[in-house]
This record gives sequence, C-alpha cells and structure tokens, in this order.
Amino acid sequence: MKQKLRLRQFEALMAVIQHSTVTLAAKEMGISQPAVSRLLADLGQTLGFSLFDRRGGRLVPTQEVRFLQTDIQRVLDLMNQIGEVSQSITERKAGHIRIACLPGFATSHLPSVIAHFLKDRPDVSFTIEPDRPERILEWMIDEQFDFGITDGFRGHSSVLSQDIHVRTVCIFPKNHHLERYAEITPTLLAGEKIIHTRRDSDFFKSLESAFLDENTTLKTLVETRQFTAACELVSNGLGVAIVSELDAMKFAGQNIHIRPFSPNIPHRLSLVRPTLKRPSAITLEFIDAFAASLTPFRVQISALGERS
Amino acid sequence: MKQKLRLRQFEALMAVIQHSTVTLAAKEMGISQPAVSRLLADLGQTLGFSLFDRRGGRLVPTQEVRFLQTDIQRVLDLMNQIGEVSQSITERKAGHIRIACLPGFATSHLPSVIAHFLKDRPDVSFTIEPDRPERILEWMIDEQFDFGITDGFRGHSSVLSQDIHVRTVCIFPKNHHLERYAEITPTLLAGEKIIHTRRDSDFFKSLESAFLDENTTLKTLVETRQFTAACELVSNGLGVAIVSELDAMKFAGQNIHIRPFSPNIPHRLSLVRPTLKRPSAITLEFIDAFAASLTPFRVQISALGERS
DNA sequence: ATAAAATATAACATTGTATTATGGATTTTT
DNA sequence: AAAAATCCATAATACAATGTTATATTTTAT
Repeated sequence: MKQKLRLRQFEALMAVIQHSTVTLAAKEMGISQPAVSRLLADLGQTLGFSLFDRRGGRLVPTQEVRFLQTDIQRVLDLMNQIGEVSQSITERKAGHIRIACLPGFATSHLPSVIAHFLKDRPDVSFTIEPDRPERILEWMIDEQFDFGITDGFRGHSSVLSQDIHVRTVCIFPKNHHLERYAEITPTLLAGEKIIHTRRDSDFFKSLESAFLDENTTLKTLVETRQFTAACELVSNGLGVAIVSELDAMKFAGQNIHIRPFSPNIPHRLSLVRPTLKRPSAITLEFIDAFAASLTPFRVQISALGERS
Repeated sequence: MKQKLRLRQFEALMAVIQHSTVTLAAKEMGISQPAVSRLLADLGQTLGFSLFDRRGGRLVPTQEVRFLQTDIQRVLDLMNQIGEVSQSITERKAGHIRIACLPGFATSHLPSVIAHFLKDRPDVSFTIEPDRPERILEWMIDEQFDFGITDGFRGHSSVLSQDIHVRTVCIFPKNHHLERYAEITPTLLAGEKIIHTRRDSDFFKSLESAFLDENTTLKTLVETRQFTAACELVSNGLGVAIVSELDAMKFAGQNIHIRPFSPNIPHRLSLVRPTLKRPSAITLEFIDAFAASLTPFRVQISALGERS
C-alpha cells in the first residue's frame, strides 16, 4: 500500500494508546468514534501491520507500534511547537535580530535596551557585532545585519537611515579649575589642551568652528575615535573633552565632572537598516524601542528617510 | 485565524524556499502551480505573516519563515523516517526483541545466531538478559521479555513453550585413560567421580537411572548448575562430565576429549514466550531462526504447544 | 444466555488538495 | 518602448480526506 502517512492518523493513534479505547480517544479529540475507527483502519492499512491487540476490554499497542511511538510523538510535539512559535512571532514575541553597532554601544547603552526589550519577549534572540562605521555600512549593504548603530553616516542608496542628534557635554577631572563654572564655553577653554574626535569627523569640524566663532583656537591633546576612550582618559586625570552626554553619564562619579557646553554641538548618530531586505516586524519594533531609549539624550528630531 | 497547520503546506513551503519560485517548486512536487500557490496562501494566512519577499524575480523567505525553517524541515524529515522505518517493519527488517536466556547461551550460542540474523536486518535491536530459569519464567509471565531460552521448564498457562532435546556427550581431559574408547558407557565410568548437574534436575535423574540400568553407581565429584561450568572444570583437568554437545563444542581443542555417551540422555531445552502478548512478526521470525540454529544438536523434534 | 458497551461499517456532508482555464504583473527580449 | 515570455494569483470544479449520523457486529460483563 503506497498510501501516505497523515498527521491526523498519528493523532488518533496516540489518543487511543493513551486512553486504551477508541471511544475515549474520540471523545478527547472532540470527534465521533467512527471517525477515529477509520483513521486507525487506514493507518493500519498503510503501515501494513496491526496496531492494537485486545486485552480484556482494553486496546494495547503492538510491539511494532511501540517501536514507532516515540518518533510519532516527536512529530506531533514538533508540530505543536511550530504552532506556538509562529503564534509568538505574530505577537512579536519571538525572532532573531542581528545588530551591528559602534563598540561603545555594544558595551554600554545597548545591553540595557536589549534587556528591557526581552522582558516581554523571552523568545527573541540577538546577535551583536561591534565594529567601525565603515564595516557597519558594508554589513548593511550586504544585508548581513538587520539593524546598525553608527555615526558619520553619509547616506547610501541601499541603506535606510534615521538620524538622531544627541547632546554633548564638557567633561574634566575633579579638582580642575573649570569646576567653578556651571557651563563651559570655548573661551573658558582657551588655554586647555582638548581630547577630541578625529579631525575629519563632522563633530570635530563643528567643535572647531565654535572655537573660531569666539576667536579662540582649539589645541589638541589627544585625538581619538571613540567618546568612551576620551572619557577614560579624562577619568584618569588627563585633560578636558567634549563628548556625548550618553557616554559621559557612564563615567559620572568616576573622578570626572560634567558640565553643559555652550554652544551645544550635537553629535549625530544614525540608526540604519538595509533598504531592500524587508525587516521582520520584531526588528522594526526593536529599532523603535532603541530610538526611544535615546530620547532623553536627543537634541532635535529628524525623520526616518533615505539619503542619497 | 485558528486554522490548523498542515504538512502539505510545509512541503510546499520548503520546496519554494529551495527553488526560489513557485513554478519550479510545483514541478518538483509533481503538482500544478496553482496548487502550490494556494498551499502557500493558506499557510501565510494561518501563520499570520508573509512568507516571501520578491527580489527581482526570485522569492526570498522572510526572516520569520527562516526562524521556523529548521523546525519545519525536522518535521518533514521525521515523517519520512517514520515512513521508512515502518516499511522496514513490514519487511521484517526493523524491530526490537527482548530475550531472557540461560547464562550459557548469552555468552556462547546466542550471539552468533543474533549476528547472523542481523546481517539481513540492520535495523533490528536486541535486549539480552541472562538469568536463572526461575527468573526467566517470571519474566515471561510478566511479559517483560519476548522470548526465553531455558531448561527444566514444567509448563505454565501463560507461557507457550517449544521443547528442544539436544544431544549430550561425555567429556574428559586429554591423556585420560578413557581416551581409548570411541563411546563411553556407565560401565566404563564405574570408578570415576562425575561432574554433573543438580540432583533435582531431570537430566541428573535420567543419568542416574542409566547408571543403575547397568548396575553401576554414579559418584559425584562436583554438582553444578551449568554445563559451561562443568566444561570449564574438565578443561582444567578435574574429571569426567556429561554435558550437552552444544556446550562441549565450545571447549573442543581446550584440553578436552569429547565422546558420545551411550545410552544417550537428551537434555531438554525450552524456547518460551508469553501466551497472551501477541508477538511481533520479527520476534516469531527470530524464534524460528534460533530453533533452526539448534537443529544440528537435536535428538528428536517436539512440536510447539502449551503445557499445563 | 442476555444485556451493555465498544467497535466496525455504510451512506452521506464538508473540507482539503488537486485540476484546468485565465488574467494581471514583472522580467526579458526585440 | 513595445512585444514576448515568465511567473503568480484567482476562479470554477473534481476528487480524496475527514467528518457526520445511523446501524450492524463484536466483545465484555452479568
């Protein structure tokens, strides 16, 4: 008999094994007794051996059936599991999100956002890959990641970006003479050597022109790529830096003082994702959650849009 | 949508994932293209999210689908496996057989029979449990085993037995003075101390009366339960024994001589199985194979029947 | 032996799975 | 840019799987 094995037959089989009688099995399955009888008859026909022995009013599975029983149960369990997982997916409770981000985020802000996100969604999993902005851009273009957190993004046709401008602040070690000022200006920093980002970065250029506007010159102490590194240096008593408030907050209480900087120079972060690849619903939800987590640090809002 | 997930839908899904187009998938499945279209449409409907993205003529599975993909594949693989195994079962190529036997068989004759049996049936597995006849009988009654090899069986209503009478022979160490005789009789053993089975065994009683018939007395050297133990003792030069030819053959060449014994006293083995429990086809096949393996050692045939 | 329970069988309704026919959308070719 | 080809979705419909109720048969219990 070249008949196909059907799931329904297996369900009937397991129900009868469990209840020892066709009638009870039918009751449990919520269908009529003859329906179960037929499912079993068909199954026995296709399998080619009898499924049960009568033993005083009860039906006992044959050895042949018992030999298959665990596998059959496994199939049914798996089907149930798939049903449940797909349910979770539609309810945005399951999925996998691959994130590429700047190293600073991987260690500080991102983990807490993820932790909070997972509270309501225990079956979501993440991949986090920290690297330089250039690499993050590549990964987006290759569609190897679902979501990227980067800076200095200049636009690309196959990458959708949402810019977020975060406040920056001035930080310096404790007992520094700047301590007495509530707000720091370029003029106040006239004699100071500054720890700042790379000269080719937008942020540095804005900073430099702010100094020029006050007829001051910006003197370099250390040039670094990451705000975190700058914080670390200041925390070790090395000098003055202008960094994002986000990074500065992590170092609050670690031998540094934080002061507003005027004029405020926003730092532009970009939340990016591949244009062509349709994102999973859970990914979009996470991007929103991440953007929301930055709200306290934002300067101004800029809409999600494509840049060329 | 509370629709049920169906296997056919999964088959279609995987086929499309593999071939990137509905048309090719339909071709592979051997059905029409609209049939596949509908299976996918239905599946997408029940799952609650879209299954594919179009990407320049090709269909690419969404992340949601990829999240479920491995589980779905596993279900399909398992179904196939069940089909194959059940095929093997009907062809008597798969199954499990639980055997309870006398210790002697577990180590010597049985393994070779099993090995031969497995040559054509790679998916059959065995459980072998050696123990005393009393315990074997219990196991049969409890239906904990499919097949038992025992001796001294006196019949039981819930155990079916097939008796096999095997030849016995006289064995003694090399360089023994009996060496010169081609056949050993009780008279020849007049002065010898004999290694034999327990006094309450049928076999001992037959042996003793054979001696009495020739007006000889049987003198005990060692009383043991197992023929194998007797062989071992003889092999170590200890004395003379009457044992089943089956056991004796294992020790041929190990410092012993084997001679026919006259009158021949058969040793009665019983192949037993539970009466009520319907045996699997593969079990019956194995019992036949085992019985056949004993043919060279048999004295006379006795049919399978119930004893009270 | 008879009553009660459980199961199998038959006739039929519903639903899943296939078919063919067809039209719209997209890609490829000219 | 228009035409041809390819791919997919939808509709009407056939057949198989799965359900129903009604009823006969078997098994178990009294």
